[in-house]
Amino acid sequence: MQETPKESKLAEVSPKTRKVFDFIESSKSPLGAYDLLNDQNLRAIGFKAPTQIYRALKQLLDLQLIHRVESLNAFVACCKEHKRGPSILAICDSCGQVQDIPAEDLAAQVAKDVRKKFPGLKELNIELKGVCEECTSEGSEVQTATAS
Amino acid sequence: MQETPKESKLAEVSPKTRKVFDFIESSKSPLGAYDLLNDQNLRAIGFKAPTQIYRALKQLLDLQLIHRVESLNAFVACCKEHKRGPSILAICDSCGQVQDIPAEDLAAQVAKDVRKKFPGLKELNIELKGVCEECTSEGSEVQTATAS
DNA sequence: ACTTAGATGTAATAGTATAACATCCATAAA
DNA sequence: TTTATGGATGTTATACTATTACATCTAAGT
Repeated sequence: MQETPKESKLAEVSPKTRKVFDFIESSKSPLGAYDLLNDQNLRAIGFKAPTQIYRALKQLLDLQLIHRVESLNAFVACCKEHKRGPSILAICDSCGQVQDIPAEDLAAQVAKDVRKKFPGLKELNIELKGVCEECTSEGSEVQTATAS
Repeated sequence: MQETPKESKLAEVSPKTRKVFDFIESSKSPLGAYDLLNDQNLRAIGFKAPTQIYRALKQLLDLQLIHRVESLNAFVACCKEHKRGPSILAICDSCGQVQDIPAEDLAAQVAKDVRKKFPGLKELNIELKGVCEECTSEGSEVQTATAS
């Protein structure tokens, strides 16, 4: 019987924080703090103010259970329970889903490329926008994208 | 006598938009919309509301004269007047300055890496955080970082 | 002159995030 | 047992970021 890293991390957090994670993990698309507070039923379980949501989000970020999608002001679950390290967030403009793609090799190359100009590298955030594989296939048959 | 790409682009914009660019370009650190509106003297030259700033910023983004730094909600000038293509924004946590590092090769590798899972790649945003070369050197002699 | 389109002006509001302080509760020291 | 301490949680207010909607102006074409 072995506990996954994810489960062991989640064991450390309060039930409410856990609930925030559950919502983020089960959502197909990234959720913003106010999505969680208002649209999901987090108010029903005792969250009354944004601060509380942000506190929970901070814990989850610190535990590396979620990523912040900077360009969307929203949050997604880390897809790979067992993986450490950097990843690419690929955001589909059509369906809104975000893929969390592991990117160890890439991160290594970035570090190498910028080593001279930026030796104290600590965090790496890579975000892509475009159309995912599924929407690309659909797009050849049916137009599904929202108007812009 | 040859006009730089930057100059030819700037020739297309209104004097106010030009002024916004000038402020961003001459700033050592990224500027937010409200920095421009309030702290700089853009109010003095006729900007009265955020909308106006955002309109100018949108033009400059469209012309690729500036980058938006997603993780800071702020804007920096594109450093290489003559370069197209993707770059890395390296943000120094110590001095706040941002380096705009060309990254053609890296972008190519990203595109390659995600091609299968994300064939419709359109935009690439790479942001780094850490400590720049200058602050790293200083740090070995004097502690300059702000408390965290 | 008329009209259209694009730029600019203005007010209001929506959306995102944090600061500051109060309260509760578990643990440990007295 | 009482008291103190620290950490988590609750609550209010506010700061910061961005957009919507609509008004006005101006230049170009008819």
